[in-house]
Amino acid sequence: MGRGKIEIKKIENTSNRAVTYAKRKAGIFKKAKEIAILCDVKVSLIIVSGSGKMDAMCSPDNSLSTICEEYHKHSKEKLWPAKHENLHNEIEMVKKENENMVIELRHLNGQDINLNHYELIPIEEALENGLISVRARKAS
Amino acid sequence: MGRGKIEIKKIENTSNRAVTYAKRKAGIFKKAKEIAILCDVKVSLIIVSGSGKMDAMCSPDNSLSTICEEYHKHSKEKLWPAKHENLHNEIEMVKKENENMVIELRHLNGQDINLNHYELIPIEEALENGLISVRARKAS
DNA sequence: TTCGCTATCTATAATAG
DNA sequence: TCTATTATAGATAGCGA
Repeated sequence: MGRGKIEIKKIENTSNRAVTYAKRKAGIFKKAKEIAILCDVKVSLIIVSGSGKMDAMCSPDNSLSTICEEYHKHSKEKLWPAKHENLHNEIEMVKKENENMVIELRHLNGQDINLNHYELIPIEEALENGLISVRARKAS
Repeated sequence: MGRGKIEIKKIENTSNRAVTYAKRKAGIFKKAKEIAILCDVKVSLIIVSGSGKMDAMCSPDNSLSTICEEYHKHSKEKLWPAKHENLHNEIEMVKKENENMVIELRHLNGQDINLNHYELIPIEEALENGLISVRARKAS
């Protein structure tokens, strides 16, 4: 559509590419709004340019969030696996630390029945040292 | 574009609406692919029809997930508030527990210099009790 | 619903300022 | 870089099968 037809491949000339981008972006956003209204459908459109600028739209009375939820209903692909994975991993790590400390505290309370004589020695020492420190501080 | 121009408002006739939807959907997906290639940009397009069917596309070498991540970099709106919120809350809770145990362990090691006399008493007792238990176990 | 057709409308490539 | 212009390519509304 224009003075000549163009091949669909990356426009190498930077300024031509920028001009075409501006025009086509306006065009596609217009189309997206039109189809949303004419056909009463939910539309989400996000474009991120090479320079990192983003434009997004979605159909009236919707949010991208809503539309992403719809996406999840229909697709196996999860939109945020990485993010969730990371959060899950973080939880696991902190829980692991937690567990270790629970065990240590139990030991210091003399609550673990499965320890043998040799395992009890460092615990006894820790308690003795702790007691010394605490008494020293109380006295000061 | 067509035998007559149409006003941009919902097409009430159901079959006309369906036909227009099919045509325009094809058109907009084509445009989306073209701009992605021509201008080397990331595009995500999701359309959910009234009857609940969904179509989605995104630019080559990208995933919707990637593009959603980009969206998050640029927008205040979170696309998946609930899920993330829950995970964050869980992390906070576990971290809080963690912190409490770290403090308790420090106290039992006599490491906290900001405690007063009265705060030290229960710690001393805990240590004494722990020591009694551990020694009892060692002896058994 | 889904083609095919085509007159028309729209988007836009090329260009100039 | 934007903006405006315009000739053309492309999209599509209305119809018919």
